[in-house]
Amino acid sequence: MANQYLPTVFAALSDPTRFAVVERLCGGPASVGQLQTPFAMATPTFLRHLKVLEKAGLIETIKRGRVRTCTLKSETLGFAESWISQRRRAVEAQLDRLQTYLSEDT
Amino acid sequence: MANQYLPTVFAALSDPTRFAVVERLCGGPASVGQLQTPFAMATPTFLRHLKVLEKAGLIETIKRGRVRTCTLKSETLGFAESWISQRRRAVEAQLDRLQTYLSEDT
DNA sequence: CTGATACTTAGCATCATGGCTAACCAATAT
DNA sequence: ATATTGGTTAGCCATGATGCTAAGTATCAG
Repeated sequence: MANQYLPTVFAALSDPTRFAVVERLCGGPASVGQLQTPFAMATPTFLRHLKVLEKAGLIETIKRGRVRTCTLKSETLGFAESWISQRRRAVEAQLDRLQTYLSEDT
Repeated sequence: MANQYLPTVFAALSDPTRFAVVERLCGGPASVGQLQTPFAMATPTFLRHLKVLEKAGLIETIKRGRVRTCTLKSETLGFAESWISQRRRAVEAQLDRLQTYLSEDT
């Protein structure tokens, strides 16, 4: 899983509908139909959103009978999380160094 | 800073150019020109990327003389980080409960 | 076997995004 | 005073994302 891949993950999270789906799936797996109900949106449109999430590796789906069930993948979330975390800490370390420098010859 | 706001942040990070700019700014502030050099891209185009990052709250810019300097905002990174972190932990807790349940009557 | 349910595929309209050039303004450097 | 540098604004074009409808497939219920 290279960093090259992360913009795709962020792109998947950049749409309000998909964002909401991710939040919903934190509570546990759900079928396409269950996920769709809150949204005033045609099914094919909604399904494409799910495919975007799947391609980004944020969800996994399995079809049993005629029902497709979706699950969040915590590894991908973890990957994004640690990238952001590292950058944030780098910036904060930067800031610390600056403050140290400024207070050096007070 | 509401959750409603996060898709905008993720959208800003979803473009490879902007993603790279963020990585670059972890090493410290830089001017528009300095940031641009690695990219084979017209200045106006590049500038629009910076504006997207700024609107998303990921960077701050100050113009002194004719040079505009850009800095990463760690608070925004932190906000995104903690959102992801919470979701990831929720999913993992879910998984744990499931495993506990499955092993209950072994 | 027939109808309903739960997706799925295909194809189209519209608008946002990301790229460009041309032309401009303001601050420096000569 | 003039030229150069660093950024900015305006406007155009191509592509891709998001929405739709219409029609199809596969399962499940009766």
